[in-house]
Amino acid sequence: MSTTYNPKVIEPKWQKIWMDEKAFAATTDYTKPKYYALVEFPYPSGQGLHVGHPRPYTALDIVARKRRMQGYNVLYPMGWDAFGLPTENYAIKNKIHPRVVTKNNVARFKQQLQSLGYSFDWDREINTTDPEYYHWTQWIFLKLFNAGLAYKTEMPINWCTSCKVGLANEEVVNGVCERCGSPVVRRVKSQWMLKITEYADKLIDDLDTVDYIERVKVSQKNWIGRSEGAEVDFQIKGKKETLRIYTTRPDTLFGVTYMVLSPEHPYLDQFKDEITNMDEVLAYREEAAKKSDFERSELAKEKTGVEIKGLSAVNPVNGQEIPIWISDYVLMSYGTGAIMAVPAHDGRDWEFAKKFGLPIVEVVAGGEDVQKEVFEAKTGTMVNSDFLNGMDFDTAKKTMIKWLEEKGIGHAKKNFKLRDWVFSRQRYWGEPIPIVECEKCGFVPLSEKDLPLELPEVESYMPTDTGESPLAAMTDWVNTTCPCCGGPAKRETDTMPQWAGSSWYFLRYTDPHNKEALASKEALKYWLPVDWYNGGMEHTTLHLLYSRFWHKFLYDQGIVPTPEPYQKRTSHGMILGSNGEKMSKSRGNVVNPDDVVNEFGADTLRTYEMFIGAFELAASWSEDGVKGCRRFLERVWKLQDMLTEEEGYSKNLEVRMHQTIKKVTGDFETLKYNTAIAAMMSLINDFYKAGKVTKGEMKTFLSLLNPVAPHITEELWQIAGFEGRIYNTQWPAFDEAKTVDSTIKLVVQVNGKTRAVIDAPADVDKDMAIAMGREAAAAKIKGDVIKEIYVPGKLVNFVVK
RNA sequence: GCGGAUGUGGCGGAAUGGUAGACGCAGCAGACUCAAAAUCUGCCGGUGGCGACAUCGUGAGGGUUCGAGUCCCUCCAUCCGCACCA
Repeated sequence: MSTTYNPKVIEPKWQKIWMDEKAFAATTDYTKPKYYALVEFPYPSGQGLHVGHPRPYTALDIVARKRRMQGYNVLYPMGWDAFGLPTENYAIKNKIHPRVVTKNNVARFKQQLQSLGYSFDWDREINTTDPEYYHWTQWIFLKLFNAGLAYKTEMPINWCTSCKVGLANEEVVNGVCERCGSPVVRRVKSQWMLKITEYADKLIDDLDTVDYIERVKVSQKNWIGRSEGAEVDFQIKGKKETLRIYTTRPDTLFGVTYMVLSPEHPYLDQFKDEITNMDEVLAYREEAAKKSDFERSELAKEKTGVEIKGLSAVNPVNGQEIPIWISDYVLMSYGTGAIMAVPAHDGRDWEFAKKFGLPIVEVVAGGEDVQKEVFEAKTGTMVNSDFLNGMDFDTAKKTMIKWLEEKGIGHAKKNFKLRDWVFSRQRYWGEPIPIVECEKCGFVPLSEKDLPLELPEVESYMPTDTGESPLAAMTDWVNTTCPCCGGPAKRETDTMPQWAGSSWYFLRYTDPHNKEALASKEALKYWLPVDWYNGGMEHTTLHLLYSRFWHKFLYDQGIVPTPEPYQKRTSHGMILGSNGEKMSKSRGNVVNPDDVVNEFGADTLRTYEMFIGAFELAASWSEDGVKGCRRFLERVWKLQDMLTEEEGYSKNLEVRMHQTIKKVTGDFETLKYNTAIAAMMSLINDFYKAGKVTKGEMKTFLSLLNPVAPHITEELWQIAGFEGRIYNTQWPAFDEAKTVDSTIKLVVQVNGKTRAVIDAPADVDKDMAIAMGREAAAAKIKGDVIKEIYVPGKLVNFVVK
């Protein structure tokens, strides 16, 4: 009789054995086929691990373990994305150095992850706050700077009033700070910027070369927001200056009835002497300036604006004089800050024209009356448009662009919603930016040999209301000499944002202890690209986009061998509380993974999180569900009492065995962990019905389950006296021919309704099936059979009139 | 407004256009037990019928098909992004 299943004993036992045997170390034998599986490294927060973490980690642990059993050299690493605000805030509040806070949090996280039995290669653990690591973060920054992709500029930034720090656009959500929820205001500050816009085209186009789930591709494309149109110069009447606008609809130029400038457009000042209602215009501009961008769009249900009197424009296609307005529905930050308005074919222009009684001229036929309803579709035929008349959208657009280019008054132009990346943070706990400002030489990069530029010890990490980083108070550190001329210079006191360290961490894992380079050429060539990267949807337009950008830059610099970092990207759904709401302390629905491991064991937690539902969808926690998985593992445990001496599979279970291997093998690849586990539950029910399990069945079953529940399967493998360790046995093979039963269930339908299910030989032919079906459903076939449908091996359907 | 997703028993969820509800949870019954728990076995969408069975049933309404949860059209609801991007 078996002992009790006791995960508290067997789980630590096997974790220690794996560690001692270096079971999951990726080797440097670059002749073996490789597999690089990656999950997003966590931010080691003070709260410790959340039950959300194990979902993706277990999913790719399954893939990694399976790949090892299939003979691959697998890299499945883990590390810490440890710079960041919460640590700094905690340090300020409790007067503990952020380094110490980080060290403690990392220790806790690591212990928690290890208690879950992940097959991470801990020899390759990295930490973004380690100077040996950020040495190379800074090195990449220097490369970016030297390539002209990092620049400092005065610009209005999103300033979080509580964190006292500048935020990237991506970090502002609904006008408040993504992290703390405090209001975000505009502040003009000199900021380091990275020219991610330089890579906008490639970041979109190369999505076609990678295997990302569709919604990730779609959101990246939308975020980058490429649009293709034209810039057109409109003459200002009676002046030599022209007004440049951007439009995606140059085909509708004949329908322009007015122009609109953004309230911040420089022409307002430039032509202030000509504008006869300047008071009104300035008042409007002031009103607009008061609103934040957020309010401006939020409150913009009703269009507002003021006509600029004394100034007008000339439509280059027909010489018509048209009025110029200002309105805050035109943004200075996009295109040229000025638009041509075509109210007949643009919803916003239409609303504006209706409100202010401006003319609406139809130039694309195909809609309803444009005086009553806007027609925006890119279908229909051009009318009222001189040389464009009769053309469709595409032809008209091309023809017009060509015409504009020939006349020298316009040209094709692409625009993006994507903005450059604000790369400065006025904070202590981040990577120092390795730049000094010299009175004579301007911004001078440190030389590579002076890296890493270590974060100095400061007395206070308190951010300041002036917007200076706490580093600014460290005059000894700030005052330095210029690497270029040797004269007096000041160090940059802003630090990098949290996204810096995570933009390249997957490269470091390939060669984490290299002191000469961020990683060796050989390691990069062998391991890249990452074969499978799983992470949260919330990182789609932040981390994922940033890291693709850095990688593409490094590729152009000849540092990495692939144009894309990740071959495949998937995303997991959130784990919600048992009430279906997001877990949070205030809702009181938080589940601590440590408690689950304590009460049920790591294998149960792993199994449950994989069984909980479709991997990509959110799922609610259920204590009863956890118990069910524990019960399943108890049944697995007791298989040892049913084990016979027979090798191979029992005759009656042979097909089931092959079917299950096929199902599990396939489902582990397609994120369908829940159905894979269901198949294994079914199989174990069959063993119980049979009252026994053969050695062959046991070996296969344990091997299939091992990636999900590694401890119990390893223990049972040992108890059964099977050779070696299960982690390095071979993944079970199936024989396609043996996945098919010798008899089939033949469905007999009459008019599409199932009337009988009969056993038939698997190789039943059409005539035989029809004959059998007729007999089985004879009572239901009332009338003439006008048609017989036969689906081989599946069903017969009699169509009766 | 635009984009993406989701909608199936009491619950979580399964179903290459071919028996809807696999697997699990909860529930019910039986076995074991002095008893309970645990475990094992069986039942488990609604309605009607003792029953074989009949009939309805995958958010709503149409359509295609011998056959639709699945494909097409029109809606509705919920969730998540983006949001005056010209």
